[in-house]
Amino acid sequence: MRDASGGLPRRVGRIVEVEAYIGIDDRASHARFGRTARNAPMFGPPGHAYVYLVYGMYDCLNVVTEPSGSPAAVLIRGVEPLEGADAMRAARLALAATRRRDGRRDLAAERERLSRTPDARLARGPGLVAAAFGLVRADTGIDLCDARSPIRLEAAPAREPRPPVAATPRVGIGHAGPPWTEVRWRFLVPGASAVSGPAGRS
DNA sequence: AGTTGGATGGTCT
DNA sequence: GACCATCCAACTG
Repeated sequence: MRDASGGLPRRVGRIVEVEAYIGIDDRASHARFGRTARNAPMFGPPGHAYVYLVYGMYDCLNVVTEPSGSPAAVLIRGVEPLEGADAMRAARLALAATRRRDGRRDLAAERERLSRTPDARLARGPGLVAAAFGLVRADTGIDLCDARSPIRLEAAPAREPRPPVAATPRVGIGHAGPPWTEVRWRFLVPGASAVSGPAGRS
């Protein structure tokens, strides 16, 4: 994943954790209610961004994955920074600045905390992925496969060996009930430092 | 290392 | 009016 915001430095990261949400029958998916104003992008063309707000606080980035009419998306849950870690810190700080409601939040303290946050934790977890790359709901619709887009997906360098991938149940969807809570549609690179969850569980 | 609770607002019944 | 595809601080062991 790579951004191309006019001002350097660019931000580049390696996706190490994702979750799949497929079809109208998937009771964990936003598409479970059929097509609505919010989830309409999931019914759109593949390769585009679907960014939504969870828990009133955090935006999350999805990549639409199936042809138009067939709702599916992959949630990006963990990204290992390769370039521009400081730009990611800056993006997270900027977001915190927009959020301080009544000055309770001390921005200097947040800046200090971010400076002590290791690179590998800057985009660990879906809310942090969007924050680190400065993505918000308004970015929904961006073509992530177009090289001219401000943020895009790239294939890993051909020279790199393909890492092992583990499959586990998805996170935070207890409400969906079986079999959706059991199906192993969370995919991660075991041992990668930007995998989310307690102790980066696999 | 694991658990708990608060922040916060859009979406859907 | 309930329910979240979350994160973090502040605990406990």
